Amino acid sequence: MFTLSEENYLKAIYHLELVSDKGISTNAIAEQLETKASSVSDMVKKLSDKNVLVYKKYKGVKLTDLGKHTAANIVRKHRLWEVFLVEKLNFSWDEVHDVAEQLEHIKSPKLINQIDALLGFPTHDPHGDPIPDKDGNIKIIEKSLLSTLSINESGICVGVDDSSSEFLQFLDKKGITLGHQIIVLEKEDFDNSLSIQIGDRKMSISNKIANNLYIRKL
Amino acid sequence: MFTLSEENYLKAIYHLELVSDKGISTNAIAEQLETKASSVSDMVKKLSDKNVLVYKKYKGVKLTDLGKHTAANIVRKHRLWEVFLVEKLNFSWDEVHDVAEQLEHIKSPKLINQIDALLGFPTHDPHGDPIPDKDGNIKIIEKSLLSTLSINESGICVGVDDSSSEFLQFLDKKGITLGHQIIVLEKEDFDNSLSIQIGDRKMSISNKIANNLYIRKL
DNA sequence: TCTATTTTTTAGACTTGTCTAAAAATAATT
DNA sequence: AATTATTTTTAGACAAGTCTAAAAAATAGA
Repeated sequence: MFTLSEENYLKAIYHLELVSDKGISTNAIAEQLETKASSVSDMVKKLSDKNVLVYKKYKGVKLTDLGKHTAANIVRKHRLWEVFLVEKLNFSWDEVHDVAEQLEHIKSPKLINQIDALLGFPTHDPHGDPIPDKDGNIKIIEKSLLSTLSINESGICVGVDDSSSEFLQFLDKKGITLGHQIIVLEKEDFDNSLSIQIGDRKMSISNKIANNLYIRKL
Repeated sequence: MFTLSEENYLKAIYHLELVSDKGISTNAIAEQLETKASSVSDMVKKLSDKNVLVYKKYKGVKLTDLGKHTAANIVRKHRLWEVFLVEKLNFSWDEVHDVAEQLEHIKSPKLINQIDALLGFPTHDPHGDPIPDKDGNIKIIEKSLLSTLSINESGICVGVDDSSSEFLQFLDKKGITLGHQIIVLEKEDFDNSLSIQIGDRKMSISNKIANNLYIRKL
């Protein structure tokens, strides 16, 4: 069994490995967890003793299969709880993260399996992120940042990169929702802003927004 | 805000105050929490500093209004989660305690209010214990131990004293469920066992059982 | 290659919550 | 009332997790 702190380290390293594939550095972990490198050094030794990661001094860490499995399970719980909060308890997608951050540490296999069933075995959370299955596997769908589409290309809005409440609330205000189709009408060289059509509405969005919206191309 | 440990102390003291009404002794708290009196002494000082209880050395403790309110809120969360687990996730009443023990510490007023609404604002948990309202008030219903009923008295089964899974599973096996009407047919002087009628079934139950079942007399 | 910079680790300290053992206060008994 | 027994508190220690400051290793630059 793992402590709350250990679980948070595992989750952080898991997320870092999804992007970087080589050994995860002490500093990277410290930054992710908003803690100090010295604390990371200490914790990484403990986790190594528990066989969830391999640690060689000055060489960064790598999760073992056990570590990946454990971390994926925490992520699974986090995302299932997010779906639950939105679908069953009328939370909006910008309110769920902090609560899910607490709920993901609840230890009860039956609980999470029943939540999963109650929700009809969802595959993605409210932000479009995939939910690992019981074995820790995730189905990766091919997605591109909206900013990478060319003129006249279109796709379905499937996720966000930044899931801060500010950004999510901004999308709500603009009426941009996961599942909507988006067509790129024009790209402005000057500031890299885009003209897009979403449903029957046309609007202009900044490059910053386009860099944080994931699209599945059609 | 309170730590997990502080919340557990508050809950324990709250429960003890419901039975004893005078200052709660260090030893009583230690026993309730399965810890040592010295640990209780330490913690009680911290809680006193946080104004949730009044502590005078060697004189035991008493919750302040803030303390009662805080504790009642934890109990409220515990019991609402129990109802949720039974009503929405097909847990049986002997499985809910340990999970609720974790869930009660989740900090999100919106979460618990939505759970409350989803459940239709229940007033009692699956074991018949009352759920405190948002202000910490509980509606006490008049209940008696089955063992105190006389022959030919009857009542509705409304709660259990011992809510260990062994006892609850025993009741399941016997088909004794909250809400059922029970009539006392006979009392055996020899071993204090009872003959009862529950629905159209007659059965004999031991004194130990009768001492753990609460009845609202009719 | 040799210094300078950055990264990582170690050493020592602090907090929270716990424990054991001993001291102090209270309660019980003769 | 004096002594014994019990309860409670204090003192000191320990583990987990964190921090700062200093040392060691790795990396980068000249």
